[in-house]
Amino acid sequence: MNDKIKNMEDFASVCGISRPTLSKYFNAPDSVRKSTRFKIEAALEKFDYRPNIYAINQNRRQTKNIGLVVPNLTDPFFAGIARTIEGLIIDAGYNPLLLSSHGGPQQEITNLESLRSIKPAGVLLAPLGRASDQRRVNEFTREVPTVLFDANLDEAGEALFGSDNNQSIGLIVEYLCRTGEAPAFFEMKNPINPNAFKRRTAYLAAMEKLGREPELIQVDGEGWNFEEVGFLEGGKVISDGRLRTNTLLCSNDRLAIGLLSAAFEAGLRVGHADGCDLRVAGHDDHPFSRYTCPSLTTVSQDYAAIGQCSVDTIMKIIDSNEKSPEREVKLFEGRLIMRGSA
Amino acid sequence: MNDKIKNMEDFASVCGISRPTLSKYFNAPDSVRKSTRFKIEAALEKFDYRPNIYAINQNRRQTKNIGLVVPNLTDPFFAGIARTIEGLIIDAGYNPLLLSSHGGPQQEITNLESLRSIKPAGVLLAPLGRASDQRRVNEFTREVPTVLFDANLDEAGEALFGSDNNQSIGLIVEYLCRTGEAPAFFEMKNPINPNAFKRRTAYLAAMEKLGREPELIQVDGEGWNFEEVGFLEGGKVISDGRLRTNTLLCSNDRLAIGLLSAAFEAGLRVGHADGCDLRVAGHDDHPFSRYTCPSLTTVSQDYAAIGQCSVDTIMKIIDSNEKSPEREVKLFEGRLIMRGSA
DNA sequence: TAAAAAAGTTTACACGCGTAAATTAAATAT
DNA sequence: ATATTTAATTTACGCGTGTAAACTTTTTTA
Repeated sequence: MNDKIKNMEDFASVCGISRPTLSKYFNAPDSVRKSTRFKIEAALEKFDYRPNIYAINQNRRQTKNIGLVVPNLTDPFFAGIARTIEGLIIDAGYNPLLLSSHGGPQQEITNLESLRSIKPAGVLLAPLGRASDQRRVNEFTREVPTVLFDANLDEAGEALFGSDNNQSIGLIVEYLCRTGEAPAFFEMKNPINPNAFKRRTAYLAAMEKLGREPELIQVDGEGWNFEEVGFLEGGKVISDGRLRTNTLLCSNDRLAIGLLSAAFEAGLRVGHADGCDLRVAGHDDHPFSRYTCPSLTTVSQDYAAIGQCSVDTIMKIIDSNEKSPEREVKLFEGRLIMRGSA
Repeated sequence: MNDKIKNMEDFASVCGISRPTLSKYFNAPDSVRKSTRFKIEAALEKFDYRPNIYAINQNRRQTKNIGLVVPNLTDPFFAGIARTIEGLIIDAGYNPLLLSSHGGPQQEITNLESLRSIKPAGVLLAPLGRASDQRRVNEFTREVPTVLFDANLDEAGEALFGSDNNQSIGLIVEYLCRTGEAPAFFEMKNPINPNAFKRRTAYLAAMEKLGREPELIQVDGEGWNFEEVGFLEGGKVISDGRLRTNTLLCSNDRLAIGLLSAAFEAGLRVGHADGCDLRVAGHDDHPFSRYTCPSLTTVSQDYAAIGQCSVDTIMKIIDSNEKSPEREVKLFEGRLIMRGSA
């Protein structure tokens, strides 16, 4: 009991079991007879042996690793969905490897490259979208089974699960029009985040459908500091007095959070109550949008379903060991979250 | 050129170089003659060979992996510091593996266990603190070179780098006392987050030093939903009228964010300007605290320094290949961030 | 209880690399 | 040009596992 157990060979002998059987046990504990399983598990209590993961992965046809790449982990929205998916991957008996692209296409490629050397069984990728290095991402998805989620990338990956921006933006535009003035759409001129263009288009379509005149307010600003952009540029929009409506729909909640802050500093009263100067709505149901002042009316994405579908699909692909004949695309509906701001 | 390159042997032959030399190159490109390096790099352009990471790690005495464990990635504060440290680890030529404990001690142990099978050269751990399974964390740090950051754990790890809560809380207490009424301390009765107790103690000490009567407002609430606790319980505190002062110092910014939201809904004017009903301050300089209404006065932690020190130290330990004789503890000073709320 | 099926054992090879020692070739210094 | 240093090659072994085939033992079924 004193002598160190260095490998499966050693451990096999203290178990009184052969090494190949032990190997079977570690790959599927139920594939060995109950009596031998007990012997092994008893020995595991006494000795702290654990199989060398590098030796395992060198010899397996497939690793049990699944890559999980999100555009930006410092955005609580993505941190939340990443956590959800991590759990689902673990439940499926796989090992999630979480990587953040930090908002940059270069980092996104770096992440995929480093995943490649880990030889993952599959990858779940929430791409940067428009900012992505499309060619190289495509190249990757051709070699490694990949499911996209959150944002699309033309023809990349085996499947895509995301939100139906047409539906969700349509929903909130309809709500805003029904309960007050028609909204202008507040966004960045050159947005870097995924789905931004889809939402713009969805807004235009929704307004047209309702017979309202659309108004795009496209502000300057770079990168992922959405709150800052919302604050600075939103402040300008407010003080310029160039607003033709009292209702603003922001392309995402983080812009709205900044905008609310600017409105507050300008002394504007935001909300749908009598005597308010401005209505502001967002999109995503960001974790903090409940606690803005006033609380933010928004649309929540069904990312429980998005995550579940993504994991189920990558598992199916891994198990069947073949690329699916056609690329599945499924967009989930958003839910209107009515709060104080609009 | 058509035949697949399966291993270093194959690649060596297309390079016109021996395998051991190639191995040397991959471990240190500058350790081979320039002329051969060019030959290798030319071949790398033509063929897409990359060394098998599992075979490498099986044979190296040490991997190039460094574990990075934070208490909760969905908290943007930790997401930010994690990102910073990730970058430093990469700069040092190592491979960061980011894991989140999701606020739970069980997950923290799971993370350490799964790191152990990856045989990391070192680990940077921001422990849950009071909630941690101290015994098992200690056990881990005895076997794997570990540096703690952000929060302490008795005698665990080779070093600790964090914030000097005494200094930072002292700073803001002094500021609040100097510019208005003395603050009460708003916190959770049974806080789960690291450093909470230290801050409570620091508040009491600071008040005593200034000859003021301390007042602890300890509210109910579980888990990491600090905004919710701040909102619900802060709302009660406000409506109960049991406040003896108009100034509240929150144990962290996320509580303050919830509290500000509650104050807003209660119609209270928060800030230091004339005619305000309440002053609210926080701690951490949370990424969103700039955009609260009003913007939040707080204390920022020097986590650039904390991260740099942590990485430098783990590198030193790894290079010297020996545990340091004594446990280094270094606490960095916070900086007062004066904004609108107090 | 005998036959059939299932599980375990033995043996052997493969995986793709690190690494050490002895030898040879190339670059640099004298 | 020779001596010296430096770099590359050859050879050989080891790492800790997966896995296949042939064989033996145990369990289950008839």
